[in-house]
Amino acid sequence: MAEVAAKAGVSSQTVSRVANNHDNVDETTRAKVLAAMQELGYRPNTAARALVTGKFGAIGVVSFDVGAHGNARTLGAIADAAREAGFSVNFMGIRAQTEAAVRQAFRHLMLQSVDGIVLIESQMLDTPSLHLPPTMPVVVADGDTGHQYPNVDFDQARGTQSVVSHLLELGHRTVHHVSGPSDSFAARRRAEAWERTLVAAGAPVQPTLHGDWTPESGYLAGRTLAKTPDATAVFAANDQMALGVLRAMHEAGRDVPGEISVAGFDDVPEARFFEPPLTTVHQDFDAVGRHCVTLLLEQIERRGSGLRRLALEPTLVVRASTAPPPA
Amino acid sequence: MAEVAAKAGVSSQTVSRVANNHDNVDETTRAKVLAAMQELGYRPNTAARALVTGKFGAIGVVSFDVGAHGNARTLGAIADAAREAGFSVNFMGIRAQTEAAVRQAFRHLMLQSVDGIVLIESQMLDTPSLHLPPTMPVVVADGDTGHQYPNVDFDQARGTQSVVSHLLELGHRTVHHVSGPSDSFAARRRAEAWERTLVAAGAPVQPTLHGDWTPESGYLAGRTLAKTPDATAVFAANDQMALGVLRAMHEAGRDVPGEISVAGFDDVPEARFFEPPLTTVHQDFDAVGRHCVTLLLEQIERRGSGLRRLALEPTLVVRASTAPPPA
DNA sequence: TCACGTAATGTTTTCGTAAACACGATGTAG
DNA sequence: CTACATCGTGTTTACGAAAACATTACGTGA
Repeated sequence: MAEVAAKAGVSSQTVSRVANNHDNVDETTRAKVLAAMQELGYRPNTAARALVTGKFGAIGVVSFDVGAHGNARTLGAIADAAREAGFSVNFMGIRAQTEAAVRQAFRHLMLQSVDGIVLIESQMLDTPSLHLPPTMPVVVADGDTGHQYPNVDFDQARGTQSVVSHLLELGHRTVHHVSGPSDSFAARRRAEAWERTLVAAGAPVQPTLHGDWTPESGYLAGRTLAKTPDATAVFAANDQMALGVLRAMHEAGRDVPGEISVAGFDDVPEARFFEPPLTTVHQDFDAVGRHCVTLLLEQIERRGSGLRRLALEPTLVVRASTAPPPA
Repeated sequence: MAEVAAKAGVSSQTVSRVANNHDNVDETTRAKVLAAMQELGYRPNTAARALVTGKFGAIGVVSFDVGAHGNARTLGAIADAAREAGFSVNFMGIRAQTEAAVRQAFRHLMLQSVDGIVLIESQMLDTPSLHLPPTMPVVVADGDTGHQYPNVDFDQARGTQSVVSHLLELGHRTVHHVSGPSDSFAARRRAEAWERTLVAAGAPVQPTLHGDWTPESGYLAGRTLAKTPDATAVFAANDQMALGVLRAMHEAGRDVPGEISVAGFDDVPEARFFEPPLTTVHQDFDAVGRHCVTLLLEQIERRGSGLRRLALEPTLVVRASTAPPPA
């Protein structure tokens, strides 16, 4: 910076003003400084800038299992939105949903100095020992709605209700459910909404089959369901498990949707190419990511907005895997 | 830091030594300092540390399309490995494979000050205008092998050869290919290896059907193949396109694998639950991510290793989607 | 016994930038 | 025509930590 200042024949402070786009610089001077910057290949030093401003121009993202389609998409959208806002993204993956892992991730991010944190798919927030400083802006995607942080998520209840109702309206007596892991809020809310919808419709509630989001777990549940004669409709809590159910049905020689209907949740890009194409609930993960960044930036810039919870509307996508029950 | 020093009755420099785990500190003093740190909730300031050391404790990851399973998994593994090494990950997603986008990403990372960069799935590196400073350590995953940077990738040729040979050995006269986008090196190498394998076996080479990694593109290619009477074996350059091919075959009433065999590449978690379960080539993305970090850290720490290119071995996974051709 | 190495700690300086403050030139209102 | 705001710019200082250098207290070998 000193070199640039010397070359342009101005003080370093003027260079700083040009670098930060302040408006109280004469156009002629600005041009000279910019030319000198160009020539010397000047790049401002983030560390020094962060040191003096206390801002880092970075947001932290803590996510579980980026291998999962939804999380990966959300992360991608966050990164895009952050870049557009001039922020970089400090990513931390977490393998285990343990308090220790989450705490370590937070500590790491605190050390790495970010201006705010987005947390994807976690239910560990209420643990008091997490010690997030109260001044640290946080937004939660796909998490508990019970805690104190702003939240962006899909309306899981509405989405679930739309699939389950769709199946009931087709004439199914009831709908079986293959749930996600019980430590996931999304999974819990989908299971609750499934049950509520059945009860509201006066349909009998069969015991839930517990999965863990993986196709394997859906396959195991599907094998059980294939042996259940009066099962005519299945709602799996995500598309991967629905795929496992489909596979189990094929192996058992049960026709989908002739004998049994199967529906999923997420609408992954592959869903419409499954055999048969899967009826599911579409979620716009890009929108989630964008909204997370918006809410986070509002907090960072202290424009405290009243908008603390955002529920996006998922939409039912009916394909060939659901049909009326056999006569 | 000054507060900690005061509380512990030592100088700030001693606090610094304790914080950095230097060994020339008396155990008694160290304990006092640690206690003071604990009590005051002291957290070292990364910005200040980076300013004085010139190191940032961060690596940048530039990736295309984190929605793609392989890229997401690689990113996750990089993040894990980086964290274990005490580095954080600065993630930049890129939508378009344009020179401008890549350059912007690099510039952003330079500004954000990282110690090194991992580039996933890019072929823009040879563009001279990218201006990466020669001192910036870079590792490329899944990219061109022709440029000057260390590289970690799967042996695409071996993997491809193993599937294509598998199909030929089953008795197919030749194998059709649904390729990935031509601006992807992985896609190009798979296409080249496919052709070489056919030529080496004396099998006729049919024109490639061009896809873009998406199931949609595989579906379109599949519709064409379904109308090609003498097509008995298809090798799709990834599993998603293979899924599209399967769908097209189902819709056309062509039995897989009875009439036509289909194979993919990647072995995504869903592949064994496709209908029929997909023969494909398994790739260990976690290993790629780990090795990227290893190579990058070697550069960062100036332990220049002779090991500049790493080719991991993919393995053929034979499932039910491939069989001998109809008699 | 004395010179000198060494371990533990303190003092000063440095990193690159932006904020705070200061200053002169110009414009403007009373 | 004078007092006073405003604009463009320069000077000084602060940010928090670590490197470089200084100092003290010991121990040890010739």
